[in-house]
Amino acid sequence: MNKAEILIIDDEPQIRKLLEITLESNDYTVWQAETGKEGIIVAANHPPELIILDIGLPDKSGHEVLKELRTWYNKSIIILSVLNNEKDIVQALDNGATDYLTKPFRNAELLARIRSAIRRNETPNNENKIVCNDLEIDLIARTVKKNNEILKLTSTEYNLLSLFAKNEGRVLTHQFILKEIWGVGAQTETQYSRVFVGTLRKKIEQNPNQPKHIITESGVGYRFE
Amino acid sequence: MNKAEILIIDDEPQIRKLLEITLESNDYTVWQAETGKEGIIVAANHPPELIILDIGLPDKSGHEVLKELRTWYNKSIIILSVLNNEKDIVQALDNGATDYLTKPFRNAELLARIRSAIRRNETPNNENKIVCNDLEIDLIARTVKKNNEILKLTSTEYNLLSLFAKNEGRVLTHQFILKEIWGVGAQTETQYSRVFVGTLRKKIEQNPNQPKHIITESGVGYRFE
DNA sequence: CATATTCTTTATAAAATCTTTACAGTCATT
DNA sequence: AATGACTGTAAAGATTTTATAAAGAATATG
Repeated sequence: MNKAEILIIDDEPQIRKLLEITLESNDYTVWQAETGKEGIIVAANHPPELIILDIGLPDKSGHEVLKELRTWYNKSIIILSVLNNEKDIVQALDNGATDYLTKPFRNAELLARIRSAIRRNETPNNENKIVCNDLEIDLIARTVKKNNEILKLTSTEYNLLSLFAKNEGRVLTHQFILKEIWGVGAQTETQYSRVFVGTLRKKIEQNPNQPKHIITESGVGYRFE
Repeated sequence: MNKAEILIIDDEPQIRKLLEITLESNDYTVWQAETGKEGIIVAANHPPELIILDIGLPDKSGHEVLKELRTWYNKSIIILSVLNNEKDIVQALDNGATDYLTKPFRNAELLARIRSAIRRNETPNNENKIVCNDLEIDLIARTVKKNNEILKLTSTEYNLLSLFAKNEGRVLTHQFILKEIWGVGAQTETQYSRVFVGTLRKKIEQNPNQPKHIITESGVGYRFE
């Protein structure tokens, strides 16, 4: 389900083991490093969704590791520490830590803070595109390109096309299409979809007489390829 | 220096006063609300950079306020609570809280967590200038140049144009535009955006009758190219 | 306080889109 | 080949959406 990757940088084996068990049982993929140096190398070779960084490391202070990571790593870093020391907390947060938790920590809280931190990684312009040969449907931008040129579609045409695209390869019945686009009251108006499939084909097909994208399934509905 | 706006939603006057003094002496502008309802209204009319929300409010649970805010408010929300209760913490974080602090809190830590939360509001692609063919929008200076000549735009015109520019290539719905520029209370006033798109086109388009920058997506909204 | 500027609101014409009707073509079955 | 159910296309109205001007309200400016 999740499979987000998390890197643990901590020198205490028992903490690593505890985190590993907790995180893996919550469907995260766990990477581990014992020292700051090793952590930076692992993170560089395989940038994870989230780093859990212990502040008390043997080779160099966690603060230094944090600073070094932050020169290039933009995603979330949660600090773990035995120190409930205000100065440390402030320093870590000001160096770009996403959150600061003191040991011993509560499992459910840690998991919730991890979810929150990962949620924040997601950029708002998360690309969500459907590509089909010459057609490219951008569900976020609400645009459709044919051979890299933006097509001018009306609102209903776009809605219909995106419904098709989201169900690529599947036969959509007239009833289903009418219900999704025109609402439950329009399920008998099969003419609607005919008209709009017609205008769509004119716009998206190379040859509207031999449609390659919107295929007629006679007696049933249409299928998008 | 800062002048970022923070909204405090808390029913205890002494906490509000304490926060007000702390925050204002750190160059934040502080807004206050005593109840959840009032807080939502203030936030809607004047979206702040950050909301500090007490979980124990007289009129409705802070959890409900949080959920309601999160239907449209994307920036950071820090929860304050006397409850150091794991269930509450998990619930708040999973409902979209950015952070959860228990009272009594330490001032320097709160300030550091506020800085961290505000820092994360900033989008990663916070470029200062947006260039589009003949148009150049300077988001810091709040100026717009067309063929290297500064255009005289009103405040609302500029806000609208920069909203478009920040979402280049994406269809923005009327609702979204109205919410962003005029606030959540104006989402039915589609005429506002029409009027201002009209004045903007007169200023930025080579030929306002055949707009190349602000494209109408009939029935949906506009798209900036 | 007067003036200028900007914003909001209303009115209306124009444009775009949607719905509906009409009819012709297709295909399987008899 | 005739029938009938299904499909495709064009086009006329109906409706919705948009553009623009302009008047009144609010706000800023000196």
